[in-house]
Amino acid sequence: MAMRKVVERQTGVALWRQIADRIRLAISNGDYDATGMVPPETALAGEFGVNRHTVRSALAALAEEGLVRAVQGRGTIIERKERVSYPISKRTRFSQGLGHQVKEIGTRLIAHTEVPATGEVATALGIRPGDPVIELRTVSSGDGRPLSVSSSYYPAHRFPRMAEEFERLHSVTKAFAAHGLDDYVRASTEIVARHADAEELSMLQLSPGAIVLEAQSLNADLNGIPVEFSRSRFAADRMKLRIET
Amino acid sequence: MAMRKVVERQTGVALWRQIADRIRLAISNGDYDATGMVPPETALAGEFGVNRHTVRSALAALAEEGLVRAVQGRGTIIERKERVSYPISKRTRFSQGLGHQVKEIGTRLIAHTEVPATGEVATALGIRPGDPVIELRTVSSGDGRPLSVSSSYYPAHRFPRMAEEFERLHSVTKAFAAHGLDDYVRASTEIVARHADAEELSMLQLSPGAIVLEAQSLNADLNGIPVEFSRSRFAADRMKLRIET
DNA sequence: CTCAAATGTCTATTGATCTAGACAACTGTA
DNA sequence: TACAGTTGTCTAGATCAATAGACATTTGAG
Repeated sequence: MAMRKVVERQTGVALWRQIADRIRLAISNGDYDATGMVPPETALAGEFGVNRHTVRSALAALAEEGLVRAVQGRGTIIERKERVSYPISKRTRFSQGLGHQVKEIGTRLIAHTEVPATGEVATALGIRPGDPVIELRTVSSGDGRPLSVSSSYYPAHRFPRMAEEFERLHSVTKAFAAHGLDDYVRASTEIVARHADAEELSMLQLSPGAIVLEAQSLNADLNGIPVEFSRSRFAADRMKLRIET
Repeated sequence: MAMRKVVERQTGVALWRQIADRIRLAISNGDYDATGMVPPETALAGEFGVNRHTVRSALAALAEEGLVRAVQGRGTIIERKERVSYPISKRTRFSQGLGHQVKEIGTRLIAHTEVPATGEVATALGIRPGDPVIELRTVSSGDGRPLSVSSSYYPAHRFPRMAEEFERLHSVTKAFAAHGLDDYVRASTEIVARHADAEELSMLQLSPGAIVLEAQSLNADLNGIPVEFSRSRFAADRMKLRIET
């Protein structure tokens, strides 16, 4: 007998969205691997104790994400299930580690500005608020789907040509090298999870209500002097973070 | 001029809940530290481009969580702001590191069983599927609020008295010591974020639509032999994870 | 071909969410 | 005391979410 799976009402989260989340989780857990298909709409409606139309709304949302594809007469086919694993270690470089998981990786610079450091950035980089920093905003994608958006901050007095070098070399590591910094390590990372805001929704091509994993990390040179502070926001349903100690 | 903060409609997540999430985030970011109060309801309604009643629903939800308290005639006072920071490093022990952030920590054993290892657990622990493992399920709280639920798995042949020793000593480290294991280190951790399921909602006292951070971690002895595999789920709006490399 | 099983589409109705406006009640300051 | 600024409460209407039922369309198996 199928156990009745509880969904809650009047909580500000529509039933179809709660059900979409549950089905997405079941897919990534491999619950439907035997058939490669989601159970029929009527069966799901029974399990969750809701109308079939409500289940259809949930499946439509998952189809929109590209996770499933409904075929009339047959059923709803699972198109994709795993999350890409992103490594976090003392020497994380973005393009490494993803290599074997996605065929084609791209990091695109979408904006660069020189701005006065805000309190948070200044504290992290160990400079005074208002000191100039260079901000790079990038979007990274794997196989054509956006995986993360990042804002990175560099002390402008030490790395004045950061934006130009990054644009030319397409690599933070090489842009550092062009300024005479040959090595750097990750000093700390803090991770929180929250709902995506409107900008993140559009840049990561997420549907509203989606979750982002935000990692704030600080890189330092071998003397412990901070060289980069970055806030990366990952599409939580496409990525997992792997901590390597 | 206050920038218009966008919230999205027809997304399955009620506006009041999106706004509650945004205000919660602003509080934990310290955006309102100057006054210790949330901006007036009319100001928030303007910022988010919604009716004042919608903002009131959001604030009512935050008041229900104990995060703010409305006082007629004065405003809405912030009662509590920080997320507890949970350290992840080579030698993380739960009760350490939280020490100064919360006054009183409790870890409660809610169930223990000996079960055959499932594929995932067996792979992680380097044993055969079906080999006996001891599963401990615990809930940890800080200052009376649940922070995480965990399921931990130990090879039963090596640590046969894990449940009893943990119950007696209230510490995994000491229970390991009682089996003759004096030191162990964290080998790897994987982090994902997703919506909480029904069980997590009730055990962590979350409202539906809430987010959990799930960390799967593997601890090994000094020879690199796995001794513990655990899945911890943290209430994302109360915690951040801090990676120490 | 026939039929069962599955998804696709339509209409109608109910309850929850959001907007709009008005006014009451309370607080701190001038 | 008077007043500006704030939260509390009420009513009414518009829009969205969910239910209910009926029937069409497509697929695969017998």
